[in-house]
Amino acid sequence: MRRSELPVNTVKLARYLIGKTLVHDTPQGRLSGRIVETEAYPVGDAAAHSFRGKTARNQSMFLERGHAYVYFIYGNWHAINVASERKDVGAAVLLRALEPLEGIVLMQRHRSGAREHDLARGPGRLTTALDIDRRYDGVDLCGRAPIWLGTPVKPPGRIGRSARIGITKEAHRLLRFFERNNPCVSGPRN
DNA sequence: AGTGCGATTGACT
DNA sequence: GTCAATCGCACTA
Repeated sequence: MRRSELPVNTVKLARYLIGKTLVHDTPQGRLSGRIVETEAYPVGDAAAHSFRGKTARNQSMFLERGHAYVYFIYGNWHAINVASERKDVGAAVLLRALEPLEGIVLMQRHRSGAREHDLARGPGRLTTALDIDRRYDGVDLCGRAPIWLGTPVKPPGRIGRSARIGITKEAHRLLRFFERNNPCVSGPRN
């Protein structure tokens, strides 16, 4: 997906990414899925990692939109975000869930045989299924990295909007987007 | 140098 | 539905 197609606005990008694909070409084969759940972490949001400025950990949030910000959380898992504004502006969209498309058998190997709709349902599960970690922090998802954003295989259904999951600051803001009634979505689905 | 907590998950009741 | 594990990071001193 070309960078020029991506809205230069964090909340719009979060909505825009629903229905697009995330692809990882590994030596064992291609892993891909439809993005069915996202969350926006815009400029000025106290829940965003970038809120207190750039650090070694969050510097990828300050790259041009379309770059990956991958971080490690709860001592066990990774989460992948898409930087969402112009260079030097810190904001991102968290990818929370995928509907698996290609490489399902390989994903099941990464996820100890979970059922298909559970393979990438949740940010930690998504990165485990697609074998994504800090190696990919800062890569360009609109470039030639083995991970990239692809065009939709089918148009998204109705898109729902809600409060974000698992945060305490700015908890009232409706910055979570999801494809309604899709079983691969974590948390509320309508 | 020490501390508190988090954009979660899987095991268990 | 409930709950503990787990450790990197940012903040305080």
